[in-house]
Order: sequence, then structure tokens, then C-alpha cells
Amino acid sequence: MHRPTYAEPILSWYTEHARDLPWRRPDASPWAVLVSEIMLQQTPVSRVLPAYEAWLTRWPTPAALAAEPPGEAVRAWGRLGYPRRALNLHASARAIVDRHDGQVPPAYDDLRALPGVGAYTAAAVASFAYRQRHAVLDTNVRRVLARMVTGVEYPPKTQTAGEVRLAESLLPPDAETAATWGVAVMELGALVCTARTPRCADCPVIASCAWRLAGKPPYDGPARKGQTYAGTDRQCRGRLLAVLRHASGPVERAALDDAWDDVRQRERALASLIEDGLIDPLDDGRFTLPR
DNA sequence: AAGTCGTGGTG
DNA sequence: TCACCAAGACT
Repeated sequence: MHRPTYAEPILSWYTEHARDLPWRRPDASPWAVLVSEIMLQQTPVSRVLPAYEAWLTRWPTPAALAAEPPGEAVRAWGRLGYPRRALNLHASARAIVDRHDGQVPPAYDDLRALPGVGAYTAAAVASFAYRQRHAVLDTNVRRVLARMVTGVEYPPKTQTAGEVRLAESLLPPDAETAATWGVAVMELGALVCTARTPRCADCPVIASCAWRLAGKPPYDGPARKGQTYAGTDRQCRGRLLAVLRHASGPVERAALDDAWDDVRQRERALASLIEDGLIDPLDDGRFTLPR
């Protein structure tokens, strides 16, 4: 099946409009790229930037992080959200030291085997850090391809095999070009082909965009899932963990009791945080970040 | 395979 | 204002 060639206009657009992000600089190590990718999972660039700089200053290598207790990673994670990512990054650092001689592995399968590294993140590190040819299919790329190629406003709620095949079919044959193509499509989705209000006037492929050519039909699929937060277990977990992050050492149960009113919910949240390894109960009844 | 897991910015 | 969204992973 013949498709218009999207690569040249998008690559040219990227050359001109790419943001200067620290993890894209030539001196960014594979470890720096991995750290950025984990932090960027569901968290906007603007909030990641300061945490990323502080993290890499303190832990410039996997070995540096691996030498610390996991609780230090959780504390340094701050308010990035989804704190199990901090635990995953710490566990990945230790696995990298143990299994890969302290070097972030270049092989996709080895990356994918690290905790918290799924299909997207493994492809991103292999592509961006090691310049290999992998389809990087994140929320931005999925949206761009849905519009540009498929002609619909939004991709399906859950990623399909068809989307993977499509992304792979569009990959430039040359590895170095493919690596740039991946980050370029992501950037296009982040800056121009945005979810809410796409800036079609600034789009380098407006002429061949299937969604525009179809008259920009609105999304007609099932309602997208809402993410209520206030009053949820997630908010409760966040409050409890914040108490631990702000404390210099172990805290009394009373300090946690003060952080959330509903007793049942608080106990459930605390149990799940302990189960997840984000909080350790001590023999004396106090609680601490994992050591 | 649909739910769960944080937090904050924004149209 | 408030529902939606943000470089997902895991179960």
C-alpha cells in the first residue's frame, strides 16, 4: 500500500523547532536518557526538568544510585507522582550494576527486562540513547499517526497490534534516521498535533493529513476514561508518603493518622504502600522510607 | 483487559 | 470551573 512520504517534512520541521531538552543533548548518557524516560512516564516535561537535573547531579551513574537505599530515591522523587517509578529506577540501577557491569544495556530485550521499563521505554532508550531502529509508540506518536495516517481524531483507548504495525511500517530504513524520526514525531505531537487544540496551521504535513482531508471528523468512540482524584486511595497514598518524604527519619503512626481522616481508607492505603515497598514498618511501631 | 497508580497545569 | 490530559507500566 502506498502512503505519502511523511519523513522529510517532519524531519525538517524537527530540525527547526525541536526544544533544547537536556536529555536530547549529545552529551546525555544512556543513563540520563533512561532517567528522563522513567520520569516522563505520565508526567509533563515542565515538571520533570528540575527533578531530572537534581537527580543526575546527585546520581550521575547507575552505580551511584545503586549504592543508596531505595528510600533516598523515593525522597528525591518529590512530587513527580507515581512514586513506584522511583523504586523501579532504583531497582533498575541495581540490576544494571549486577547484570550489565554498570552500563545501561543497549539491547531492547535487556532494557525491557528492567523493572518499570515497558515496550515504549525500552524502544525509547534503544533508539534515543543507542541510535537503534525501533518504533517508539507513545501517546504523542499514537495521536499523530491516528490523525495523519488513519484519519481519526484520537487513537483507541488501549494500544493495538495494528498501531504497532503501522508505526513499524513508517520507520525509515536507516537506523540513525529512524531514531531521529521517532523523536521528531513525538515532538510534533507534543507541540503541534496536540490532544486538545491542534495547531494545524503550523503543521508540516497538513497537506497529506488524512484527518484534515476528511474534514476533521470529531472523535466518535466510547467516552475516554475520567481520572477523578479527590478522595481516592491514590490521593490518600500521596498524603501518607508525603509525610515520610518530609521527615528526616522514622515517623510515629500518629503523624500518619493526622494526614488523612477516613480510618478505613487510611489503613488500606498504608497497607498498600507497605505492600508496594514504598514504606517500611519498623518493629517499634514507627514507619520509614525503605532502607 | 480494564483498573490502578500521583500530581499539577489548563482550555 | 472542572474534566481532561501528561514521553506508561503492571496486573
